[in-house]
Amino acid sequence: MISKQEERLEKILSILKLSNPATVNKLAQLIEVSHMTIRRDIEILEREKKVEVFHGGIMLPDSQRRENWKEYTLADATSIMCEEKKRIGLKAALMLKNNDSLILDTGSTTEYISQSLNPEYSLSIVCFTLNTLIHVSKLKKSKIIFPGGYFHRNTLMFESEEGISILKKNRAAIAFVSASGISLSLGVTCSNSYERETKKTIMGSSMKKVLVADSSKFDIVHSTYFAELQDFDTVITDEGIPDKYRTFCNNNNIELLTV
Amino acid sequence: MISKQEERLEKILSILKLSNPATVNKLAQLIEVSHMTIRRDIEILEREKKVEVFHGGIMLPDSQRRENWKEYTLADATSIMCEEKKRIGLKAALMLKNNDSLILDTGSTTEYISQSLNPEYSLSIVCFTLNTLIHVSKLKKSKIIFPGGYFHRNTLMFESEEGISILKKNRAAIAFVSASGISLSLGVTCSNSYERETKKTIMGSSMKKVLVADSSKFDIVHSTYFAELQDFDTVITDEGIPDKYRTFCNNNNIELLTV
DNA sequence: CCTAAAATGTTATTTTTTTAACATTATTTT
DNA sequence: AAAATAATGTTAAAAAAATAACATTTTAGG
Repeated sequence: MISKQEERLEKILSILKLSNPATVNKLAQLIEVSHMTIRRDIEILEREKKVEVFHGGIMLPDSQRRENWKEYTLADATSIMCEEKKRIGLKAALMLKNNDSLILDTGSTTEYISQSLNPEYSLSIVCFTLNTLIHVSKLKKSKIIFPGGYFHRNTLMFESEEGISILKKNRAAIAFVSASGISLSLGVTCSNSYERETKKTIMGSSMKKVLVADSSKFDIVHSTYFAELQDFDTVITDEGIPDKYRTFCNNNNIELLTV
Repeated sequence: MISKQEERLEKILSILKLSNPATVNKLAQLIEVSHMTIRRDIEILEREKKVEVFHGGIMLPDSQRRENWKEYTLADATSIMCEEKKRIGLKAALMLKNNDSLILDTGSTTEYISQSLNPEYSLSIVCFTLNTLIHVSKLKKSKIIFPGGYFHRNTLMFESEEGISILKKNRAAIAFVSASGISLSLGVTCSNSYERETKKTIMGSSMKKVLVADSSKFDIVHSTYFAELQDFDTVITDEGIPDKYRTFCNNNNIELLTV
């Protein structure tokens, strides 16, 4: 059971998030209670350090107010293999030429690709995660296709049956596919089962299939299998991969690019 | 040569950076001039949009603190009817209670709704524009459904056949619908034909249909017709609407909320 | 259903801020 | 240096907000 007062306190905070600071009278009008009620509510919020009060109004303290850009990105400068991922992303982006069509998979490496795309090109881009969308949406000359669906907060990915059928309708010259595990014997894997269908679909919709993964993913197996290594035409990774993968790529006609 | 006034303006800004907001009297004391001098300085800073003034003090505007999220937003503090839209958005958000399901249409007004949603609530949110997605994706307790498709840069909207069928599968308690024109004789209209199908669908998928539009949209007609005014249960707008719409809402049992 | 307590609203008073008009002090121009 | 102008200060009145005291409504418990 949530009291009316608690409800008001929430409302006050959400109003403040939108327009900070706010006057007592404005709050009273919006919430449709008397200014005294607001004042008494504010007293509580002030004691809890949720707001700061001054003559003329109240506001959120600095700590509550910061916009958090990090919320929709996986590519964190402090994350592991960050420099390698950046280089891989750039190498991938440089494979493209004007008027190319591409599909971007999930993950932080593909986010670096999306950051490195040439804004002067007219690309046709299919992606389905928020972190890549943020970047590609700024490419004014490119066409964006985003098969939507249900949001998965851990990967920032959207996925649905209908999204899959949009993917099936849109072919691309290149698909950049990520993986969280790569093994010669157990194939290419990812962590979330909901990714499987999407990954298989984009591999079926694209001419050239490029695996982008830093060397920490090699000799690792995760739960969800979605492809064999030889299903890819190209692998972009960093110098740190075991030699057997170099040999394997050579023998299987897979282009191996290390950056 | 730097004038005394310019020096004070700098001082005011640097004081604000340290403690935001500040009262006029505090500034006057610190800078050791009369409160009138500070007031006149503030007038200049306000015209230059360097500070925001309110009864009781001044503060740095949000724009000075917020990161570069402007690229994927339609809600611009300098846009027309901005204050009205904010109030409308807030009023709309306050209609919701915990565990509600809602659909957010395109536009800047709905963006203000998305900004005002209570992060403590577990909502089920359907939206299809990037500007609203940016905000709702931060609501950790809410479920997000984003029917994707082809990106329309002018409205930041995604739209496709498959998106429509996701919309049809997802019902909501409330749909917040925007419009660019509202007329008694010619109905409710929007500017882009690709919006029509989506708007009609969300109106068909929701129990309560709420039209959100500031008063500048009334007595205006745009190219694409998608509903009659009486198709809505509630209209949220500002005080500036013509009286005939008040009468019409009264006679047709439409709840009219002016903020 | 009634009563006591709590919550909210109303009103008048006090305090603070804002505004405006004019006085004073600085600065520039001639 | 005097006059003109601009900048700043002073003061009083107006407006807005805060406070306090009390009235009313709502809620919880018996």
